[in-house]
Amino acid sequence: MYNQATFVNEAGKIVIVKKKGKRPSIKDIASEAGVNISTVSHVLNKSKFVMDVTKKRVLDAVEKLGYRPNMVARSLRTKKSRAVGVIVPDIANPFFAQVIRGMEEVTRQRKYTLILACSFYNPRVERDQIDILMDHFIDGLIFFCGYDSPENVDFTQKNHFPVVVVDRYAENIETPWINVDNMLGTELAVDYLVRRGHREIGFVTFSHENQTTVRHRYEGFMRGLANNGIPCNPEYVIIENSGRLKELTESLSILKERFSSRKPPTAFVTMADIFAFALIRAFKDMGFRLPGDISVIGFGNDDMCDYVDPPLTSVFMPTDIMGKTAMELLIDQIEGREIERKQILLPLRIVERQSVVDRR
Amino acid sequence: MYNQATFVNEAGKIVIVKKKGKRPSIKDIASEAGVNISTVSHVLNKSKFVMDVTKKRVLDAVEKLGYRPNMVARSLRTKKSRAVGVIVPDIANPFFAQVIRGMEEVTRQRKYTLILACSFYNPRVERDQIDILMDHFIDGLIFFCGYDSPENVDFTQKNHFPVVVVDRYAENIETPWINVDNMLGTELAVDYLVRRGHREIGFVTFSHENQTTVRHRYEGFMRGLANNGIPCNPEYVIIENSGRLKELTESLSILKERFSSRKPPTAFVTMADIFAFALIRAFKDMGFRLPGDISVIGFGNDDMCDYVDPPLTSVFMPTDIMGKTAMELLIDQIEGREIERKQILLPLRIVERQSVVDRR
DNA sequence: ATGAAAGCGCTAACAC
DNA sequence: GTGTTAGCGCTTTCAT
Repeated sequence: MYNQATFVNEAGKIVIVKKKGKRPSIKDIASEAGVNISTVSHVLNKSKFVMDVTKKRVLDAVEKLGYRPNMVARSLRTKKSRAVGVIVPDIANPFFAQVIRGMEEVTRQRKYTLILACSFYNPRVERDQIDILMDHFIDGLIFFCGYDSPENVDFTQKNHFPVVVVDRYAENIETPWINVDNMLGTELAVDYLVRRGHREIGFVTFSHENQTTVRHRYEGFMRGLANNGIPCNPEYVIIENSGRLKELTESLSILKERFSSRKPPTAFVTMADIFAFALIRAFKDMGFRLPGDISVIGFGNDDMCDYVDPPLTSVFMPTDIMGKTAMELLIDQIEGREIERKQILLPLRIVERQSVVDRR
Repeated sequence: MYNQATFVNEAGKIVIVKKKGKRPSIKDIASEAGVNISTVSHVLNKSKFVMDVTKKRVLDAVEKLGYRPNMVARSLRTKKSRAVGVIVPDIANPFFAQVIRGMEEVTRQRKYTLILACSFYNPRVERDQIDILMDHFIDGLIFFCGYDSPENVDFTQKNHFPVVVVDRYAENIETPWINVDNMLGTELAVDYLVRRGHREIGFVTFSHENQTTVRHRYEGFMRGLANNGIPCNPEYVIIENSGRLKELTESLSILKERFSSRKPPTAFVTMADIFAFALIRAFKDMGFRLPGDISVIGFGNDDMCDYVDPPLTSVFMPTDIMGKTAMELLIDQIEGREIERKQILLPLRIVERQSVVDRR
């Protein structure tokens, strides 16, 4: 621990105050202020009425010694830590990172601490990380689920431990979750393409065996086709098996192989923007012209959509709202506040750029 | 806290063991095993020799009750938490996110917990976040510095508190840091362009008043020019003032304004890939053809380099190594291991794609 | 080789 | 309105 206190004074400058050899404890404040430690505690926690004069003496001592309550001791006593855990499959995935930024903002505002853990898309690792987080007395937990693994969510839920699930629908109706309407997203995308005259529509996606998000986007695509009376041509569906974003060698080669001789559809929907980026690259390499020959619509509305060629029309995901709302939901639960809606499905909308043109 | 223990049994299945109403403590283990709590402690920490039979009894009890030591109580006693803090300006910046992924991997391997805090590019916020982290008894701290703020680094350092600085050179020679050789990066880029016949070379960057990284890349650019006997043309230097990645409206408009009538240089170096992406967009909008009319070289080797048009030649940054090494360095310090090198400057290299062509 | 007990810094129930 | 004190779960010194 650090054995000094720091302040930012009125001039905005950081002042370091060396005090004895150690960080001051509640005892030091008590003797400095000439009161009992319980009085100090009550002043700090506003847990009992304390006379103004006494209160001032305590507060002055706090400032003088640069006292900050020891959260570890407090946690041990109260079984609360003002820390929340967030488990995410991969922090380097920009989608996750953006949602986490939203969360971080809320934890800061509400004076909590965010403990991050990565599952690396592995339920066993996730399990271990939960235990480690629990060891630190986190007050609540947010799951991002890269795959279906209800056990890990359920076990915490069953104990009335505050949990919020993000980016996946929890089957347990009691578990609060927040998600975007993935099915709607791809459905809208298909509708959009159909309105532009397209009827031969392809889809590029991950293998969706155990990822709810992927599966829903696939189902939305199929529903979009059905809504518009278009049969699905399996040759137009490209499935990448790697399961990891940005390892797209497979879909690139499948695309090139399949459509080097065969005629491609006039438009594609993709599971994620990155697939659309890769698709654009692949078809350009094959000598197609985009968007003239082939229209594409992405999913995620990544910042890069503006910078690829053609600029990518994409389904916008409100990552910031997702993160903030998830964290508010969690902290409200922790603090025992009434929550109006526990399951939140955020709507999606299409951001138009230039990658889709009317079918000629 | 959760009032049950969980295991993953030999079949890989998760088993939930309900135990009384609460998480078992060391006392429960002691009475279950018929020994004293101190013996349990010694078995768990290997802090004293304990007879094999006794040890087995303890370990059996631990498994039976699903005991996990309470890290909070342990922290209170030992002043160690096996938790490390990481402060980063913005988690949604892919560079930071990638480095953090490397760190996370090491914390997991070495059984530490990573507590994340964002400074949102604000030294005051950073200061607050440090205090919050310290309140939780973190054993060490990693700073990513989005700006120059030596006070915050120094105050921890002066207390012999384990610190590692990433992405910035600490002026204090005692502070361990790890960074890429930013100056070398832009220098290499200029050399590369010169070798391809270019002598009119532009630079797109952030304002670099108080960001070491930005400044170094700028200096590297200038040095590259000087090395090759090329005078710097200030009209070829574009400075974005926003200070935030991905808010590039300013540089886009400056570029368009400045080179709509005036002849642009034949090649550009950029401070970050995103500037190169924006630059490509801007010049294409103006009717230039790339890379024919203008060559560009980026910095960062973002995944997107493959998907823009032309694919972007860029300076590769070893983010993974950076993160892992930083965390190893920190934990080695925490655990009092001998560290051979405390200041590490990682070399950089250029990844060639198609955005640079020989000057015609 | 194992047990007993103090104490880390704090909160909260109870005493005055 | 303020003080006294037990105890959260653990490590560690000192006894035995």
